[in-house]
Amino acid sequence: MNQQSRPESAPEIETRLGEIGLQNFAPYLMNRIMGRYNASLRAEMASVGLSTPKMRALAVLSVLDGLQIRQLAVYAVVEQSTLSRSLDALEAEGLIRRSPDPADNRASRVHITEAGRAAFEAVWPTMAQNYARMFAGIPEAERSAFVGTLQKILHNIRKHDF
Amino acid sequence: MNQQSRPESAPEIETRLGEIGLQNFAPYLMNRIMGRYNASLRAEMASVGLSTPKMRALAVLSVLDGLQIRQLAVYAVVEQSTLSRSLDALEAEGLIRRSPDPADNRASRVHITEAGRAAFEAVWPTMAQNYARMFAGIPEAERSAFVGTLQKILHNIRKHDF
DNA sequence: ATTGGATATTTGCAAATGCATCTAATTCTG
DNA sequence: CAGAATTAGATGCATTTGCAAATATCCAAT
Repeated sequence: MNQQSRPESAPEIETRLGEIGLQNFAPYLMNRIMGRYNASLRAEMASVGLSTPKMRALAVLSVLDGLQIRQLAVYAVVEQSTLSRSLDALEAEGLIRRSPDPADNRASRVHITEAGRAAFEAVWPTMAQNYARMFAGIPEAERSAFVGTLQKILHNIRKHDF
Repeated sequence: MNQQSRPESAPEIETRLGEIGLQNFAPYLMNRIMGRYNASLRAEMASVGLSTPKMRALAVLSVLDGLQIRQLAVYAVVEQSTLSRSLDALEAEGLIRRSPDPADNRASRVHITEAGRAAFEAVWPTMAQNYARMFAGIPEAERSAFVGTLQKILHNIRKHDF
């Protein structure tokens, strides 16, 4: 009846990873999934000369044009110094353009060019296909519940308010 | 009444990323979340001398001991060549041990040592804390539904049957 | 207006990464 | 059972990465 075997005084339960199990540990599953998804995309994008950071930058810019670099780094999930170099490459290829921020001389705004938009549209079907494969056989209601939870989680852990 | 503006013949709808919206695109949200989660963990683990690959290897081994390296690479979501070098480091630090696979002379089995187990247990609270923060305010039913969907997704896209 | 601390971006550099390759061992096939 | 094809793991090497520092600008408080 008593629990003499637990000499702890802290109120919260100190669960071990082994008790949860890898297959039930959400961060683990998400790393597995995104590891595969990103590796797959990277291999497919490499033939078009797009690295992961370059592809992510284009993807975000195709939706949100004119961001500052530091904002783009957050949205695209790329280290700022890495992004800076990726933007150099994208600019040299004519896929993006940096323009001075009219309100802040330290900053630049990043714009996607027509060529950049075309480049992203050329690779988008591959992304869409990978996406479709992820959710194959998962009903719409479950998908949207899933996305809803993801949004809550992002809200819980994000540092920036976007 | 007619749709003269769409000259397509393919049956499937070619949805654009902009139409879905970044905030509703599950792979994007997962990358954002895991980007933050991993960056946060990496910073916290660096002080103990653990890189992401080393930490992941220990985490998996704490649950599944005696794996082959190539299996561990899949479970830990680390490139095999990267893992090979991480195991060198972990072995030099006495946290893991490689032993010959009795059934296959090409392969090794990787075992976590007592010191390795202790090292992982020392960092686990930090991981658990990050995990708790992710799911703060999300009810248990929603959590388990979420994990259920993750398992389906992993099943859809994994290459190996584990 | 001037000074001191924050912020945006770039860049130097050492370390980490991943691809391709190599060796050794295993399995398959005729 | 020989030889070909595959697999496990390690390693060479060029590239990429991320941290830290540098530069330039902005903002707040005196």
